[in-house]
Amino acid sequence: MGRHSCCYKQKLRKGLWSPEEDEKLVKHIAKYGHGCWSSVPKLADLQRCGKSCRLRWINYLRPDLKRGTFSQQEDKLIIELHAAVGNRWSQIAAQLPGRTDNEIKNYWNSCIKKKLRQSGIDPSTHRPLSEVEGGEDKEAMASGRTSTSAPPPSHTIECAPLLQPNDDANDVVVPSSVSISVPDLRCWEAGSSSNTSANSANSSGEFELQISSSLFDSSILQWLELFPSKGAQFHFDGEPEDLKWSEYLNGTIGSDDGLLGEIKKE
DNA sequence: AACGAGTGCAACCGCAATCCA
DNA sequence: ATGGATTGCGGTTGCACTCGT
Repeated sequence: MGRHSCCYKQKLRKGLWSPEEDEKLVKHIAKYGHGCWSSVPKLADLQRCGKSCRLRWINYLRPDLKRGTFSQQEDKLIIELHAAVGNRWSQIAAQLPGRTDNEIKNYWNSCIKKKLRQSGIDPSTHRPLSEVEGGEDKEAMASGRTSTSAPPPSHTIECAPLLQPNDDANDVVVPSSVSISVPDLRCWEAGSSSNTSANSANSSGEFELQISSSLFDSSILQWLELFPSKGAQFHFDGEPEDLKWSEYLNGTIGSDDGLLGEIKKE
């Protein structure tokens, strides 16, 4: 646990990477792959810890990185995903090809927060500032990582243009709407929403989430996984279908027996 | 030109999760 | 089952740059 042991070793460089170091790392990974990160510095002749090498590769040197400014489409998607999952930057980055969690986190903190505030929206809760003024520490509430008991403040999403059905699922009959009732989530806020797909707590305290069909690809399952409940009920076009996350997330995703398969049977 | 405040970004830190002997 | 090693993640820091005075 804790800090990687290699970081205690002497003579390890810290701070900005030099072009020479970058070149060594790129050449090494191009030739051998990263394999075990802890062995990379030694094999690549770098005075860095493996953790530092990994970070440098993931956030800066990876060839598939899309650098440059974020598009409006990306902005919108980041905001929507943040509303759904909170500060789970890696989850958000997974939906934005070529972007890293670090990049999105920095962009959120430096630009999007400001934009939302200027638009009168609280960036933590995604609700009008007038509604949240004088409330508790919204920043802390938005922290998804350390607060499994304090889920994201809003869970409403709308159609995200980047999330299209997979090509290999073209023959799938997708229901026009899917809602999910998740038990034991009374602590989750079920407030009103300005978005099109509202979520609300029903009389039994279950949490219902409406998902637009345009979001219905395998990527949606990644954030469905975020729900802590072990059991939930799906409603395809209003018809109930009992399923458990665990059944889904243990190999049935994308298979004919999985969710898409279930839908296909309709 | 000099200085300080503000800003953006790369990198570090510390923790939790996971792997594996 | 256990504990050390390793990976992954989100929060935070520090530095370089820009801009206004």
